[in-house]
Amino acid sequence: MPPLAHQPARSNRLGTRGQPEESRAAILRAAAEEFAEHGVAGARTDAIARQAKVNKALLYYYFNDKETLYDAVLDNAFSGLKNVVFRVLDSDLPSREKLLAYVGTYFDFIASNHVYPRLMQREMMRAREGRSAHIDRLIKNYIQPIFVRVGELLHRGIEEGEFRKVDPAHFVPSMVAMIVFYFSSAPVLQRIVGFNPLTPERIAERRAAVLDLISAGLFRQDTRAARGARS
Amino acid sequence: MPPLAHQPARSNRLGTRGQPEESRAAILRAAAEEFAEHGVAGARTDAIARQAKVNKALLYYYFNDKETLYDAVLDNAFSGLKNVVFRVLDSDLPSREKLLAYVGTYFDFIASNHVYPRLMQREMMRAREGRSAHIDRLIKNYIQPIFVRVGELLHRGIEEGEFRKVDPAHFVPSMVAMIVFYFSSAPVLQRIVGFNPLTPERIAERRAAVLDLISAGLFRQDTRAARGARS
DNA sequence: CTATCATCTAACTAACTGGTTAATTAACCA
DNA sequence: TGGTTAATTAACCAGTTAGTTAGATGATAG
Repeated sequence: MPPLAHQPARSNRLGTRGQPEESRAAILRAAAEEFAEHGVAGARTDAIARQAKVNKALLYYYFNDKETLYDAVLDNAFSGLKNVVFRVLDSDLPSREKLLAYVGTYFDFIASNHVYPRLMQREMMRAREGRSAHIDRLIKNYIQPIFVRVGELLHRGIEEGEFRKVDPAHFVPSMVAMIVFYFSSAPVLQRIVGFNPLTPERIAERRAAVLDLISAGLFRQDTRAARGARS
Repeated sequence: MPPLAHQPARSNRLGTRGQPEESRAAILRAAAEEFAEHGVAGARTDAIARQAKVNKALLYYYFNDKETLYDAVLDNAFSGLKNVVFRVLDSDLPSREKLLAYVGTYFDFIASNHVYPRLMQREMMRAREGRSAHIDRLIKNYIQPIFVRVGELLHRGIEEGEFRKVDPAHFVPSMVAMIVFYFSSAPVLQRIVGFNPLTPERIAERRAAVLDLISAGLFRQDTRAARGARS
């Protein structure tokens, strides 16, 4: 995909030779939304085509079938997450700061596009059904690497006496849960608490709450370094 | 649905061929599994009928349509949760103990049948799409009452100085997240950590980890009562 | 012993949905 | 200029699926 910034070529209408990259991107965007909203089974290819303003056959021209299109959507999402998160994990912050930065970055990524949490949550549950190679690929390429690195970070913090002795195999999923669950269950939450959980203010509130709970639940308070948890 | 606890299959009054209550129950059981596995859209009525060993038309005899059947399944699940959880919330334990008992009970219920977490997680995400009255009913009847009571419990604990000053609107979802997410994402988790997260030992481990994190994140440590978190 | 009613089924249909095909349009190139 | 190819579409098809129907079955009341 060459970075052609072509604004000219007023393809006033849908010609035949329009802008391939844009069509492709439009399909991906529409598909992400549709998959996030209805799941793979519930997603309608016609609906994706309509929303992308493209003929349905074009989906099958760029992607072979529904499943492949879904794959592409997931790759998009998870690779984005991995990128931002690894930038933090590769830095050389001290344990506490790095852990908080990791959580904050994870949170911000999920919050940046409400399609992500819904997509992830759905994918988490899908692993049992279609145990096609595609889920394993996702895990191997994106999820597991992150998990391993955060696990190491936790171990280091524990050794340093900065963190309480927690089991990473449980603590990591707990962190993910607090972040992803909030967004994926936002519609229900809205009806329970009465307000919209997805306004910027509420999201900021949530961010603080998550960081606070993790700090309180993970950091030792009797250690030399007595700095409060701040991000 | 009258609370008839009849094990004596001798359906004395039910005069017909076969056993109606058992068929009905079989359908509900099969449907719960199918819905949990594939979601409403992905669930196949034929598959439900086959698994319940009844004719498909019988689904429509007892329940009017797929959606109604789904409703019944959800009612079953959520009312069960509400029952066990309220038994704890209605007790007169001190704040800390009650909170831990609540979490433990919630956890045990979810862990008792792996259909529950998957069902709940799915339902959480469904609220936006079909905003039919049935989701509102679920929330009003089961989810919100629990939420309100736990919120009150948190407020009380905070006032008493037993709990840190947390926002119930965020803390309650966090607790749910840690419990439900673990089970609903078990298939993925299994491939990440390498072991089966649903063995009794691992579940017990998870239970302890959740209680520990919540204790450490919620309880004040400088208060008079210095008992360790035990359930 | 028969009419009744709840229970249950085989067979069917109408609508939908993923995926295909053949044709069309424009850019590029030789 | 004309052929090759990438991009795009309208129309279509075959398989699937939720839901229906017309009737069977048998326990029970009368």
